[in-house]
Amino acid sequence: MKISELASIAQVSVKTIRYYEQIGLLSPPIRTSNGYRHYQEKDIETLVFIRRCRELNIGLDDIKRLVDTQQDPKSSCALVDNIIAEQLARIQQTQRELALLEQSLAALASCCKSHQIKDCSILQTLKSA
Amino acid sequence: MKISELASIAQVSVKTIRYYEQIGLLSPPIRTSNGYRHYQEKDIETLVFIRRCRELNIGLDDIKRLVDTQQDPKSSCALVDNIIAEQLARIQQTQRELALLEQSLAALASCCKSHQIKDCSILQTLKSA
DNA sequence: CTTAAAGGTTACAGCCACTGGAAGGTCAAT
DNA sequence: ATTGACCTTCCAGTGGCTGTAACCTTTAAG
Repeated sequence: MKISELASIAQVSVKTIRYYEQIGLLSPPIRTSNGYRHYQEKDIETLVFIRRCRELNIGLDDIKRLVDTQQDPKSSCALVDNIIAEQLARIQQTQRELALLEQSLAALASCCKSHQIKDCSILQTLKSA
Repeated sequence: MKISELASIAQVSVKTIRYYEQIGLLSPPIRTSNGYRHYQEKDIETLVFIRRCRELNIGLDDIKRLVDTQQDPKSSCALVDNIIAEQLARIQQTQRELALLEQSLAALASCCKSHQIKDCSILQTLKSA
């Protein structure tokens, strides 16, 4: 199949597919006589796998490790476990940070009663907190 | 004061100060005869203000608007209110997205009982979920 | 007086994961 | 013959810095 077919089936943009090839995440497909990329059925599977990992916010380098791991049936699950666990930890850490941010912003947002910049309590707080 | 003094007082890196000047967020300071940047006391205030905004994850373009607003005492608080409210909304939206991500990752992380890649339930799930 | 360290300057490249656009080749239908 | 959709490559831009190189100035020590 051609690149746009793969793109629409796997729900990934054409640009992104070429980018993944460029950085070595997808192996280069064979080319037809006119130079067009020609993909196989299994490329759908790989690309959907990558898309799901991206939806979980996993970085492309980690995804590359996961894809490589899948190629080698003898390797252990430890790497996979680690990547998922670390990603979970990162997400949780970010959540904690965002909760603090939210508190600060909410406190700021509710405190401005003035209509003139010189009395704006938001700006006052940001200047001298 | 010199750039490194400003940097250590305002808790912003020297690189970042020069970058802020480059993008027009900080106005260019006067130069001493040797070409070194020479900063005033008020630059500390501005830079701390910017740093606090960044800690609230506010984008540099919005920060620029806030800084400009401060220069003009006649302008109203509406812009400030808007920027803070929008930032709060963005943070809350991100929090909702991360909560979903966390659920997905937690579900994945707890389901792998195997030690061989070919049976790894994490990879199975990611391939065919 | 020389020298070395510490700090200043500019300019360019890299990070992440794409995305946009230009300039051109190919294919199917009209 | 031409239109329009699709393909190709390559280069640049996004945000908010950070790293590095190459060079100049100031300051302290030997």
